[in-house]
Amino acid sequence: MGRRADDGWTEEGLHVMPRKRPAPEPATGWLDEEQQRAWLAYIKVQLRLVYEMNRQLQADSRMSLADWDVLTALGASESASLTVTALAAQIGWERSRLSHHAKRMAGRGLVELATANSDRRATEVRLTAEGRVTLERAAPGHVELIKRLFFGGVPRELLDPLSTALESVYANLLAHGSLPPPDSLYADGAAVDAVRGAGDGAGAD
Amino acid sequence: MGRRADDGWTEEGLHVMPRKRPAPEPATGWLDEEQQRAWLAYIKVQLRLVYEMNRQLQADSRMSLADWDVLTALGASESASLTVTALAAQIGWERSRLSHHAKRMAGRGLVELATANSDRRATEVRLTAEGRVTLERAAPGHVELIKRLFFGGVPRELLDPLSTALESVYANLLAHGSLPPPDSLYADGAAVDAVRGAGDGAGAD
DNA sequence: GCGGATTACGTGACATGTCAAGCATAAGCC
DNA sequence: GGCTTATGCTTGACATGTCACGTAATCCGC
Repeated sequence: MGRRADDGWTEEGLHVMPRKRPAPEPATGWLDEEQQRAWLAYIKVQLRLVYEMNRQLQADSRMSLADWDVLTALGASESASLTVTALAAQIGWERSRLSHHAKRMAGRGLVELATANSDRRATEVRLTAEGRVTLERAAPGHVELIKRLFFGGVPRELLDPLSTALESVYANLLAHGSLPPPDSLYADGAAVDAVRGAGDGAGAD
Repeated sequence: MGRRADDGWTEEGLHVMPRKRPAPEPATGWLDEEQQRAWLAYIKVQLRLVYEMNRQLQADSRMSLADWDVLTALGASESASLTVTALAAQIGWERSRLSHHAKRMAGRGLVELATANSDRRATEVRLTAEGRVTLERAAPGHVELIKRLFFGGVPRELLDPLSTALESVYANLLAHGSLPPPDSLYADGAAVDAVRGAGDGAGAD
């Protein structure tokens, strides 16, 4: 990771509306003032937060946000083991990406790969003892970071409106997003998701 | 580009709180319910949105979100030309990343690179005619996407609370984030930012 | 103006992600 | 059983990003 954004960001360049046009909102035009304000705030938080999370994980636990997502999902499963497809769906990745990444993590001893007994085609990604320890050691710090950086700035009374707003945005995304599968993963009701949650059972210092 | 997340996401695995512990909130513990709700919503929107933006830009204009950020920032500058450092600061990248990326974009004719006259050390990244056309053609669709996917789901009355909440989060991020520069960019008050804005002067359909 | 910081970049090696194929096992079907 | 299809992954080539370092142009005191 690495990146950096000093202390402030100018609004200039983020222009989500024309620099000239005074139009009130052509329906199919630019973002109006209220929208632009929300959009800028959203984008800035997003970029900064990803940077911070990556950095903290890297510094404290020598792992990337990607590693965290994988370990977290595995740690959450009962058997601490999931097939590539299931795990990929869980964290929203493409299988090939996970295939590559899992192999690297296996190289570092965080997980191990083995052909499944039930289905010889399937590969099980299993959390190793070392992987679990790593995860449990990293969890507290990550949760702490989120509480500090994200929630430290949200007034209690805005928490509910924030959730509500984001939830509607998400619902809308699901309803109107495109999403033709990159592969042909995720059958009908496949449970996708489970991502970047903060923390996992155990751990804590 | 490429990824996919079917229709829904399970909450399972996102676990931002322990699976057992009943603790009310150990101060240095896990996220409480309200926080977890907001966090899950935030993460899900973030992942999905990035996926959608990348996809739309790729499909409609053969460009990545990264290309968009670069073109957008250049398009916003008066001279349609910025030095590598300035541009990197604008969009929040590391200079080396921009260096690599700009070279590729130059290969595709979207920008051109030239040593600055004023400072022989500096390299100017300039928007080419083709680059501008590409940007202006892509802008409407991108803005449209954001209005549809993001704002299509936000009830008007929640827009202000949403902005306020995100702005406080951002302010908090600036105040408590780490951020030791990856390089030693950004002198003191350097205006950093300007990112992924949607749209640019001109364009429109 | 000379020598040592500083600043602005470019590079090379390597980590990560994406895409298009390819391979093996499983399922269906007759 | 033997074929055709579907499923589950892995690979290889290549696009992108990150890091550590190297080089050239400026700036600063003296």
